[in-house]
Amino acid sequence: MPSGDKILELDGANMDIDLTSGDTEWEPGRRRQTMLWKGERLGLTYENAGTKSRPKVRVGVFSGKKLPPDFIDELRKEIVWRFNLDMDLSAFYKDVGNDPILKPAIRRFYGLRPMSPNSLYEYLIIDIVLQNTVVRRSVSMLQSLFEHYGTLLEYDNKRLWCYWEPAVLAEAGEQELRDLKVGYRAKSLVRVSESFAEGRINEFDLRQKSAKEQEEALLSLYGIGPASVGYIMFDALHRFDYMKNISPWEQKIYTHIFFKMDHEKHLVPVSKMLKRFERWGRWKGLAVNYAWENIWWKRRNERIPWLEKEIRL
DNA sequence: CGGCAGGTGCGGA
DNA sequence: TCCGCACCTGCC
Repeated sequence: MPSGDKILELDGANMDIDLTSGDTEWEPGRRRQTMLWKGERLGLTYENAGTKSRPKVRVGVFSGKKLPPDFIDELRKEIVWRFNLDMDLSAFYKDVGNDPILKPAIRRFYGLRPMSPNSLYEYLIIDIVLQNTVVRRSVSMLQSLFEHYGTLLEYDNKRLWCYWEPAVLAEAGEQELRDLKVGYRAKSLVRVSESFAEGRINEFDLRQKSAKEQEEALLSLYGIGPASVGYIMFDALHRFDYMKNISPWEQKIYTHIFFKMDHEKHLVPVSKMLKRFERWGRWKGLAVNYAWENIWWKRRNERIPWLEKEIRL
């Protein structure tokens, strides 16, 4: 099938921060991704099995044991949620699709939707290792956690790590984690894991709550602040109108993308940015995301000097 | 070597 | 509410 006919590239991770670590691997037309679901460690493969007009994803499930039909059915529903496959983007395209900034991005990323292949707990772990460091070290920290607490699965001729249950990190304790060079993040990792292990936060309950309640619950977790909440609200809870925090490095990039200015000459204030984004109303988070992905995609083919300076790997 | 990084909690104004 | 500051570690 010609690649131009695909609606889903299935390259999962964002173009910018690719925290590709032990649990997933991509090759053209095929993504492998492990999943810890209802206590089972699964090896999944995702393949494009449709067309632009009739999109379809085929998922292969590898497991050490025979899985009953109702397990598979629940798994299917979970995958549909995580990848946000039921989302209807037509209203978004109709409402803001003629915006000159968004038009080329929508053409390029037609069908793209906020999603996360991970559970909420796993996403929080990723957020914590991303904090206040460079991507290289985040990857190294996550890899180290996999090697000490994860399970190595072999399926489909590959070996990939699978996440651990929250209780495992909760019981590991702060010092043991510090020894893995995660630094002061050890405390956050333990405390967030405890919150899940003790049932004080539950992903499935949280999905049913209002955006405000979700935000409060997430912020109450130790080590989770406005930046992490922003990513989770968007990717994991599919609140694509949530847009509160703009970090300094995002502010620099937005200054170029949305205001066509050099941030070194004039850094546009966050308040002004938020006001500008209001033009996209309930679509603002999604609109910003499309433009964001677009600039990273462009970087693959052409040099963007102002952007290069902002990248730390 | 010091400085600093795709943040956050904390204490004090 | 809004600041300034400390914080593991590793790389520049």
